[in-house]
Amino acid sequence: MAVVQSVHRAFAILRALSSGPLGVTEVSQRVGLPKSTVARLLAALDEEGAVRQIQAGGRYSLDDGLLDLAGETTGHRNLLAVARSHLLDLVDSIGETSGIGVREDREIYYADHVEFDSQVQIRNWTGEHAALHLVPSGLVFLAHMKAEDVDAYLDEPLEAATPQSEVDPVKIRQRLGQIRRVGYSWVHQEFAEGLNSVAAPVFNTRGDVIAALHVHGPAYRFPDPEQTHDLGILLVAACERMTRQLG
Amino acid sequence: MAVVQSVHRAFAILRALSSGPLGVTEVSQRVGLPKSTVARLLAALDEEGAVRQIQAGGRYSLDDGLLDLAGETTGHRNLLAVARSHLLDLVDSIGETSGIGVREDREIYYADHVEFDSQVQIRNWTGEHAALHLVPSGLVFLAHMKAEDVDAYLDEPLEAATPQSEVDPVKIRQRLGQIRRVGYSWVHQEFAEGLNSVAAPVFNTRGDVIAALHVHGPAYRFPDPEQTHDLGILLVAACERMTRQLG
DNA sequence: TCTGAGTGTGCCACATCGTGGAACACGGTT
DNA sequence: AACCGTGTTCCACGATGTGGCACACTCAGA
Repeated sequence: MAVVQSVHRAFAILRALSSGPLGVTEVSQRVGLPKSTVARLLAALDEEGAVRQIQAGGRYSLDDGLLDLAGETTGHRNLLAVARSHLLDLVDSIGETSGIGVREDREIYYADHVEFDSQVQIRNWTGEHAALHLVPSGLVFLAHMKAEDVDAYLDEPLEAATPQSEVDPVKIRQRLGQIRRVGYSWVHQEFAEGLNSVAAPVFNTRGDVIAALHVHGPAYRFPDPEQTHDLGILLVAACERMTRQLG
Repeated sequence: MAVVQSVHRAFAILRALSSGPLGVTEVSQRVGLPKSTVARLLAALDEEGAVRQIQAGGRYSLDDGLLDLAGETTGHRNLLAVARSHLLDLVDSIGETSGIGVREDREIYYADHVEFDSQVQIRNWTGEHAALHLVPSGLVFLAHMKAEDVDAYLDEPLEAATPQSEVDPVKIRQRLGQIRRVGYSWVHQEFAEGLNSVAAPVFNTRGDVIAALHVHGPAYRFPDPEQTHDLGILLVAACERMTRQLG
């Protein structure tokens, strides 16, 4: 497939400017394009907020538009970088695969994970989405959501994923109350047959839930029924440490 | 001037992806373009490292390419943000315009300034360049540069800017030794007639000079000859505080 | 296993859009 | 006033980007 020449040229100009402000003629010389071509591409980048002219008729520099675009990526990467060590700790202490999810509207998006045992195949969820009510990370978000937002979520039809899926709004509300009390959330084979999972919330300095860490494993060995509370507390503790680190 | 449609389309796609990973069809729907057009633009952005496909035949997300471009901007802005309060302090304590310069090859680039007195017109140097040997910020960089890099700089022809400009490499070397001893650098009307300036270095954690703060004023009132040392120490102290803040 | 749906990919005729040479306006210097 | 070098604008032209369409692939359901 032919590539889009103008996009490559625009990026060449952005790279030239990443070393500092330059005039049209200077950029033209560095990227090997006629001045009128460079001027037109700079005008387009200016409209997108990626560059700005320092003064009328003068040099151009990179502007905040790129930061605005990259900002989501930066914040996201910082979150994942911080989470990594906590996910590793959870794998070490619990002995099952761990992961981190963030909310995207009515779904959890699994952003990263640390595997425990690649000999026994556990599906890699990173990159996947799941409806909030079907997974413990999602329930954790719902449990700390504004009442009106919870109402809005539960007013929409809730699909089941397995015969065990809980889709009754009344029972879900009760469940959310319990999650708020104990601090963690368990889901047993409600999202996928043979899969159990526990999650807890990571807060920001304002008290909003920004992510959830979870551990999941095959139902035949996870969890030991005598350990569900202790495992939940391990998740809560890991999330509290991560919350403090981010604060 | 007609704008470059492809560049605007590429940015529309990047904005769509800033909310999270999306497939070609999803991006197509959000930006209102045919799938083949979106696919081709995504391929171009992929080649630039701005986006990446999460898995073969799957969804796209923003990638580090934007961060790499914006990174220079971020680092630069952090430096200027930190510098601001120190420049304000210098203006308060010295009563002349202050500024910050960073090195670009053989030149100082004046990145920001804080004005003291806009009633008396002092030229705004922000956005300008000056040869290292002509200004105190540049001499500060030279003073802390590797000997071989100083040799390379002094081996090139040195232009004068005023009759007072020092361009004799032997005398410049002597001067650099003195700057290292006292920690600051004075320049009297060597860059511009009627303009005097003093600068000191800001270091990073490795001991490299990353910026220089300076104060400049009109020669008729700045500096008081009895105060040149004390003023230099003020610059050094401000730079030491900034160095600690950045560490 | 087969079928259908929806995805991302690749092809190609077409014409729109991006190109780049040239002229212009402007500011600074001599 | 003349010159130089800058950024800006115009426009003829054809190369490139477009978008419709077919295809390959994957997944879910029967």
